[in-house]
Amino acid sequence: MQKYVDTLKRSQLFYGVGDSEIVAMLNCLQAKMLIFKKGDYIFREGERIDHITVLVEGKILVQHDDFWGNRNIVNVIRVGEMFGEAYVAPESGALLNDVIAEEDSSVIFFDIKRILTVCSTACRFHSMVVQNLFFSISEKNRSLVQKIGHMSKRSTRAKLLSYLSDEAKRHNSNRFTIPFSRQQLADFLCVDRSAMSNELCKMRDEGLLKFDKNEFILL
Amino acid sequence: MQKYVDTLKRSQLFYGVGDSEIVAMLNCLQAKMLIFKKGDYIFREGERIDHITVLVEGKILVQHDDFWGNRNIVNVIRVGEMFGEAYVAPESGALLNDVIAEEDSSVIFFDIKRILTVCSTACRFHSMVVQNLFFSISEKNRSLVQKIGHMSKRSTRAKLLSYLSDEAKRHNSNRFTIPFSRQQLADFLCVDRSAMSNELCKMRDEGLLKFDKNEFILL
DNA sequence: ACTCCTTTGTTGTAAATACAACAGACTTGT
DNA sequence: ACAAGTCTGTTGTATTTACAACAAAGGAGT
Repeated sequence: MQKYVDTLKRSQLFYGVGDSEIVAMLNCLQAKMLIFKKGDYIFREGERIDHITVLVEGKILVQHDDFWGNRNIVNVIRVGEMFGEAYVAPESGALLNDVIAEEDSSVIFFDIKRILTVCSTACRFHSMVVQNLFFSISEKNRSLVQKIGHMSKRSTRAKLLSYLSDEAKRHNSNRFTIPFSRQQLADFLCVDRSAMSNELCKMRDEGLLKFDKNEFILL
Repeated sequence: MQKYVDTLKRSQLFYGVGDSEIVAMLNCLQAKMLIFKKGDYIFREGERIDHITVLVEGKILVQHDDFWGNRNIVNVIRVGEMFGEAYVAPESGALLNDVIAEEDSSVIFFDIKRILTVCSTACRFHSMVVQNLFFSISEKNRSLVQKIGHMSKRSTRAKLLSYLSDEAKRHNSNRFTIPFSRQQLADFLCVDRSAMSNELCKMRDEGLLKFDKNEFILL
């Protein structure tokens, strides 16, 4: 776990906390690391959890498959981001989605009780971590609202434009790489892959954008 | 503001805090109440805020209109619930939606700095309020994920069934009242009102459900 | 270099949806 | 009680989407 202290320092949860404090807190919070292979389930829909997690290596998808076989990719978790904050409240109920390793991934687990309870020993940065937890979940909240904004558009083209222009804004550049394959992007925007592919190519032919694999340039 | 102490006691933010403590904290946190008429904007998209709000009377809609005139109702805020938690973090950026009074409403505003800063005087319940803030935003997070679950369904009928069965589960009853008019429900599920109305009546004729105004019974 | 497998683009068709237009029921205010 | 306005249900049509099936391109492993 020691090798990931640098990653943790740049994570949402430990933002503003120094190296030595992080090492101390890993102990104080009794953190545990687990390694998952691509395709492994980290959590399953319906599970109840009492740990929050920080991804220190790999990529994770939060997704849901209905019984018609349609997949809905709810969120992507990247290195330094968290998962589980929304499901550790006393009355939160069971997970609404599956959480799956999209690449080989390393995940650190923290017992929520230990984070919310002020520890008796001297963890100076404990309250900062609690505040970071709040800011982190509020950021996730906003990203869900943005996703809803994309999905709310009526046509496939409008959904694509909404998503792509948002990504451009997020990267402060009209040139950016998306974290999705075509099928995954379709599952994220909840549209048909072939129709989306078709629409993307039409938009390219009309000179609205260029793309190569997962790299897009808006014009 | 005093007349709403009972309401605040049952609110997300002050859950577990006693009457006298609430009165003390209204002072300590320098809370301010504003009254809005039906149709008034409480916040506008693009605004930056540093207060969280608790609704003590009325009903509020969080919504977004795009330039094709399509309205997307992102969330409903009912008495006792909050708005703004997701936008008071230092780097949160501007509001992504409009916040509008759907009925005449009374709203109490709290400066986020005063909530996150432990006060020098004796507010014993201050840390409980911070924890409530975290639980409250995590609940909102889950309700957004549920809404995404409804919207992700491909057909209007599947969207309706997803939403209605969720409401039934939430009310622990197959008979319940929804907080939306038909147009609002369509805006919430992001479908065409007439197509949705049509689908609802088909489902009624097939014996799947009954409804009268906003009251639904699933069969 | 070869095969196997995955991903992406392409096309046609059937099905679903958005849109417009309207009628009837219900509200609200005078 | 009346008029004006809103909400809901209904229908037809044009548009859009989902689905299936396939071809081409790219990658992984032998």
